[in-house]
Amino acid sequence: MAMEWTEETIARLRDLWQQGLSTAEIGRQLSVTKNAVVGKAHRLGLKPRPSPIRRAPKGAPAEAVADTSAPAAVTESAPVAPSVAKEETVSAPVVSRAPAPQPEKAPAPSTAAATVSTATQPTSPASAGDALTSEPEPAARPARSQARAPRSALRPVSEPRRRSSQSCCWPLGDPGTPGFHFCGATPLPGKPYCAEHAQLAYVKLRDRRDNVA
DNA sequence: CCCTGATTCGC
DNA sequence: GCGAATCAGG
Repeated sequence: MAMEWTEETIARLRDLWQQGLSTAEIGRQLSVTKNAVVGKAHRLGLKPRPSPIRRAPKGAPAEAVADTSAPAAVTESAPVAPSVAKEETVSAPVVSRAPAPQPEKAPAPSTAAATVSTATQPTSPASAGDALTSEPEPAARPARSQARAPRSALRPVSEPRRRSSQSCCWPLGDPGTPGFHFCGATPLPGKPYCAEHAQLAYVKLRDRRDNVA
């Protein structure tokens, strides 16, 4: 069969689409091809995104092609100022409580990391994945990334520059509910999170000077 | 070449 | 309805 396209998938498609993510990116996150994404989006009727091209079907008057330089990734972030890098009290993400507080089995991406070291292996907030029993964890994506790179096979060597995800894995919204999604912003090199969320995920060790020596 | 989205058309 | 194939611009 082709694809489920359940209410939830469609909801996620809509959401990601609205976030301005590229079709390919959405496809990766939804585990479908960009074609599927485009096709579905087209059928759904949503599609006011800037297109890189304007196909001239017939005698359509060539409209001015809007800018398409950077439609995807980070359209809303940027407010993150380095000045805050002092006491990351890491309160839950403004949008949800899923990521941060879960000391039970899922050490928060902040405090827990601090106890160990300079945050080498941060526990991803994706621990939410445990809670959401229906979402493909971000961790599942790397496999896709490799799989979806046919040309990579032609290259025996070459370092896959995208070791971690191409998009921030920080969960936003309530897992299991329509609208839930991962941040999707451009992550820091080697990190699964964007600059903004990396600050929440990685806590500096320097500030815990009141214990240990 | 890479990326992007758009459309077509067999299924 | 679905999405691979194909097209086409940056």
